[in-house]
Amino acid sequence: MTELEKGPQGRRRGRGARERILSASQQLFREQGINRTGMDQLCAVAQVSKRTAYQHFTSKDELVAEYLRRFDPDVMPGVFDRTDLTPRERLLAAFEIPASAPLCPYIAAAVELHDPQHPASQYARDYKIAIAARLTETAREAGAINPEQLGEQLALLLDGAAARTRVLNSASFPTAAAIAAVLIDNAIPTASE
Amino acid sequence: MTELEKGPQGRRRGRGARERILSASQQLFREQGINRTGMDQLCAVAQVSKRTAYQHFTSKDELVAEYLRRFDPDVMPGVFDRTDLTPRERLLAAFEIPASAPLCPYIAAAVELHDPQHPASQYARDYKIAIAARLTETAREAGAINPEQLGEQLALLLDGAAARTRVLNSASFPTAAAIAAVLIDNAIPTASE
DNA sequence: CGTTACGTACACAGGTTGGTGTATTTAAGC
DNA sequence: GCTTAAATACACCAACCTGTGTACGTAACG
Repeated sequence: MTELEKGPQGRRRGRGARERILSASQQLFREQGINRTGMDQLCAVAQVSKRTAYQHFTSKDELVAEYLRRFDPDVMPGVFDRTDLTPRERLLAAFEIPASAPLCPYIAAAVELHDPQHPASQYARDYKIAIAARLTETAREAGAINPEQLGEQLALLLDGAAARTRVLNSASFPTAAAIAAVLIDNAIPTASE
Repeated sequence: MTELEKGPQGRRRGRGARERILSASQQLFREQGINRTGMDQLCAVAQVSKRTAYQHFTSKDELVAEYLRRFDPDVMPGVFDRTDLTPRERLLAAFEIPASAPLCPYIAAAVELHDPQHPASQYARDYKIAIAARLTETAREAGAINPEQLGEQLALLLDGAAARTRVLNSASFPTAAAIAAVLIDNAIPTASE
């Protein structure tokens, strides 16, 4: 176990340059935005020489794409897997964002890159669709009459809350949660009716 | 009427350089984004020398702010003034966006500028608040039980639809309209109940 | 006419950006 | 010790950005 980690070629020095670069991206892109973050600054934060950064990622665009791809497993971390909740509760749990929150970088990326062809924009779309699909699936489990519709509606609420929080600087997720509750109640035939 | 228009000092030549600059801003900022539009290109489109541009606007930031301020009267043009509609119908009419649509530049600006202190970000907030206020007011006219809540909820729907349209390239306003209908029905005690 | 004020054309400063070239250092494996 | 490969430091490039300085043109007024 003399070698700490084995990279593509078998060796490693400073404990994962790639990881540090992506970690710095995550931090800086979120704090300052993508376009306002230069590669010089990013490499300084990552404590990586610019040369090595460009050996791991052929361009900044590729780095941005990888940065976005990294979120897929992270966001909505344990919302849909919580077996201790009913499907209905799981749908509502999606709106309990802890204020500090990741605050969906996909919208920001789509706006900043401004090119629907950009691979990162593709990832953004894929992710949005995936979220809607999961909501739809859970809505179906919860017994919704029209799960696709409810899933799409809840996804729209999440995006609305994220966008509004961004512009207004005031948390809009409680409002979204309130709407979600109404929609869910309307879409799921309760036993009491 | 020899002088076509009288400007600050009394004279005018090419029929409103200021107008052409703002018009070009509107076009280019929307098409390419703010940061990706240079002053050179903007002046070329506006058919205005760069020198004069900087005589009308001391900086690009000021131009951006003015560009955003210009929308206040434009957006939601005749939605709240349509006396031929009931308040309830007016609330729903806000979601009938003609697809091509202006597609709210405020979210984009807030993301691109990325500085809540920027005057343009201020305008964005003001506008969002104004829209919510108008919705609230109309909700009150419509007899909603909690007009503030309904107004805020509908505003969130508008933002959600705008953001989602931006990311997905597919119109989300019908979905938002469907949600709005549910919310309105739930918030306004109908005579038939 | 001359004055006045706006407009133009064009170069240029000063800065930042993404990205590279080069020579050097460090560590691992034989 | 030698080789190999990754990482480093650092200078550098070309492109682009916002913004300015300068000299010239041109229209409306007296």
